[in-house]
Amino acid sequence: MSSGSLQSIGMPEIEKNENQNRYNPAEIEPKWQARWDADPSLYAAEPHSSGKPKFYCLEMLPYPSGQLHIGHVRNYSIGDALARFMWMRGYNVLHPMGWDAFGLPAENAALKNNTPPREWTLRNIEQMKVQMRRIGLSYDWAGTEVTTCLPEYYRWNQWIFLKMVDAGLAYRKSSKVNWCPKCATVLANEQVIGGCCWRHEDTLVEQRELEQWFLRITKYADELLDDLDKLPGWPEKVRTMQRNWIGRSEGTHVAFAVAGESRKQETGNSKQEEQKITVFTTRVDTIFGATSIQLAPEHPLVKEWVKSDAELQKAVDEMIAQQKAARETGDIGNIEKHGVSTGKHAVNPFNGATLPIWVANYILADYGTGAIMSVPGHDERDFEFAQKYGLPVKRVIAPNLDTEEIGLPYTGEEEAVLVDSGEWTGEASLEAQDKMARYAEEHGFGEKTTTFRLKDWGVSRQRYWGTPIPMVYCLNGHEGVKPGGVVALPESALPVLLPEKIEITQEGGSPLGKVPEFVNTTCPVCGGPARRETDTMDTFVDSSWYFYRYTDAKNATAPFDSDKVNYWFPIDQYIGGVEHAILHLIYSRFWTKVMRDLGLIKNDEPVERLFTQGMVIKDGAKMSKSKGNVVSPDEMISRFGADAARTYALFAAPPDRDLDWQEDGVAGVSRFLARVYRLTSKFAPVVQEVEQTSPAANAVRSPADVALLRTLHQTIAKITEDFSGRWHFNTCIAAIMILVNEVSTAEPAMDAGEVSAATIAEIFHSLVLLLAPFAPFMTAELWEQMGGEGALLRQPWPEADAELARESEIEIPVQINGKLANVVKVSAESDEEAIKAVALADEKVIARLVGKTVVKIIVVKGRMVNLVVK
RNA sequence: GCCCGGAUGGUGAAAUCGGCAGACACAGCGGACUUAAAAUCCGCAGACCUUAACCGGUCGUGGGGGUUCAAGUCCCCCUCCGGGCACCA
Repeated sequence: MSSGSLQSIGMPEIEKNENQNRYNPAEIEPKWQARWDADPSLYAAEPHSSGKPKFYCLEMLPYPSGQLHIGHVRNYSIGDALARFMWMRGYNVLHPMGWDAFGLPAENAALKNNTPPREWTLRNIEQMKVQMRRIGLSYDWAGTEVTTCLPEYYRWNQWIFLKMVDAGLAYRKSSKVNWCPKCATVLANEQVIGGCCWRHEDTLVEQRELEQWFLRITKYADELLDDLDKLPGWPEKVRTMQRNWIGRSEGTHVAFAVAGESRKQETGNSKQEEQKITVFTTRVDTIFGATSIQLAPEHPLVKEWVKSDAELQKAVDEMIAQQKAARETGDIGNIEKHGVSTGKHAVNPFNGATLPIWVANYILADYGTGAIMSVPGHDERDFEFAQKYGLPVKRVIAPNLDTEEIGLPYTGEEEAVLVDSGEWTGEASLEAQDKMARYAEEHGFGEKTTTFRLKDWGVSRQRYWGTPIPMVYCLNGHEGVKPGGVVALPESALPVLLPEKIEITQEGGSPLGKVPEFVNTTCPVCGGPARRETDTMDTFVDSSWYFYRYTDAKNATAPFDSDKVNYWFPIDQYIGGVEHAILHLIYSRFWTKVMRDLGLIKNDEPVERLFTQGMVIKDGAKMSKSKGNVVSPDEMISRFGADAARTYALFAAPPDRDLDWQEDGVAGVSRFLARVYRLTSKFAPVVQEVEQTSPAANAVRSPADVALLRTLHQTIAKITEDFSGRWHFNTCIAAIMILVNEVSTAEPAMDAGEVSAATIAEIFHSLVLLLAPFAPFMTAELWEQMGGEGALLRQPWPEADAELARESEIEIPVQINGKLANVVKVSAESDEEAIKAVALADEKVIARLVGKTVVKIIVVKGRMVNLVVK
């Protein structure tokens, strides 16, 4: 019995404490929530001069729908656990939160309830903030909160937009754009998912020709692609999706002259010029195999030719109509290839061959040049088309020169050579691509080129509830600006405020256009009458840089202070759903590069490490109102407490996997927390006593002490390691459960004084700290009960003592021919010989070896023994 | 069609480096406590065979093959489920 036993420090106190041991989250949680709310410095980041290493922990900001979703609870529980852990590890942590507060739902709500969008949104924010506080999330509200629909924020959208206009990165053009009839606005390409609106998964997007503002994201296409290699902390999946989205394709432009056609240049120059069709190909090495030219139905030349060819006009119109129909039934891409001959011909500049020109429905107008050379021998699609229309199929590539026959189409290129290709015959395919492109360049009919799938980002939205675009149209015009021409507002005119009084209707056209006080203004250059731009910005603009604003949320004279951004960036850990892999996450990367080139920041990339958590599902299906399987966080909290809901969200599955929400599971976690609470609360006076008297450190430890401390330190080591890499919080919590089960089993021994007070104190002290990132309310309460001072997240994280964690004796499985024969106990230090000896001396093993010959013995130190016998 | 995940007890899952498959929970079953129930505590629990019971045995990580003393883990082929892209020249 060691000197610091329970008796010696007073059992009566423990008895007295029993009635406090019942876990009651409904009492504890509001108590601590109120205390935390009263202390804005609790979660505040420290100044850069603190000397601590920084850690920027960020979760994706929510849209303020008014209701926190269980998926948010999961997302924020992950980030919160990490932030708290990092605080306890001594980091200066920035853990901000804000609101992605512009967007259509506010307008819809306005229509439905006759509530102004601003009022509706701000009320929702208050509601959700209450919910977030109830969950105990450690956000620095006072220091960081950003609400994107307030002019204090969106004026900087306008400010950056003006800088982009100056830099030629924002421009206005007329083009075909995606139109969602439900949103009654244009969408960017990234916001069209499978032909439907990202917000309305069952609403097909239409094509409309409109004049819109675009951001020149394509200028950064190469960098956005190449820098993906510099993001090892991002999931491979997200990087792959971005790579595919950017879709860089190296190829060649080749100009084919249209045979027998010539026209006068529109400039009035009398010089005759041939009509040309420029095609884009990645396989210029196959050009001797081209047997036709295929144009998209929307190709400019087709538009010209149909004017004098009624039959062609009809065929092309049908084609366009059919494409539209196919898009609407969702099987664009599967429609049968068909085409129509234009009756015209083009000349292959490499060999002078005359090729018929067709219009085909499988040629996309907005990719490449909208025209291709058709090589049926070496392209699946061209082959299919040629078969249907009896166009010749020519073989110009083969695995080697001697190949007699080869199935066509043959699309290999890495180990292929050219045949029947004039002077290039015999060249390796890849080399020929290079040489032939150079040949085309030298002879002025082609060039190497790179095509991207990525298109410029259309940011105009024909909606009210968004950032006004800070541009006007000067009605009379002035020097350098035509009447109605566009003029950028000066910085001093910012912010362009959204008018508050507005009638929202569902009719077409931008709602702002119906507010004369907003629309009518004066030209900042000539002072004449002007109209304001009435479209607003895509809400993805807001979320493209909000995390920079967090570092300096109240700055009234600049979007942020560059020093602050340079200190905090890049974001050390960003956590959110994978659904933003190519929306928010690509726009954010683009915005970062723009701001860097504007000299506002220094970093090339916003996010060092990205984590995409899995979905929360219920009964095997994604939660949705229509399925009636939606779990309400409020209900969970009122039934089990926030600590149980949070801990369950992390316990039920590793965070990257989908999580099946089971209420019985939450109840189970709640029981576990109650057990922890009862035990810890009961022994809290012991902890307090020990920590006040600080007894001799080198007290003698009983076997019970040693066993408990061993488990404790193994648990500390496991959790500490998991937090820094794997993030399998489910096994962390399981490890704490194992510890608690063992402590619980030892309770009679602790009561009987067989465990030293010092050990009891260490165990419960550490247990509370280990659980603090997961269950902040309960651990705060217990910390107080054991006389702890200050916030738990300012306490140092427990250190694992390898010496205490070490097992003295380990169990080694002994296999015979790979099958388990018995388990033997050996000292942890035993070498291979010693383990072998113990294994061979084991009775069960001996019994099984009767009549057999041991041919080989494999011993893996500390792990197992395998006897190979005959 | 292409690219990425995934498939382990009744359920969620664990096994981090090729070394005891199923940790930790949930649900279930049995018991203690209780007048009773709830709560709590203790115990059982992959399937099958054998046995009165113990003991013992066989099979087992979606399916089939392979490498290895040893495979949930590595290699090849296939099935199913989820996600992304999809006529991108």
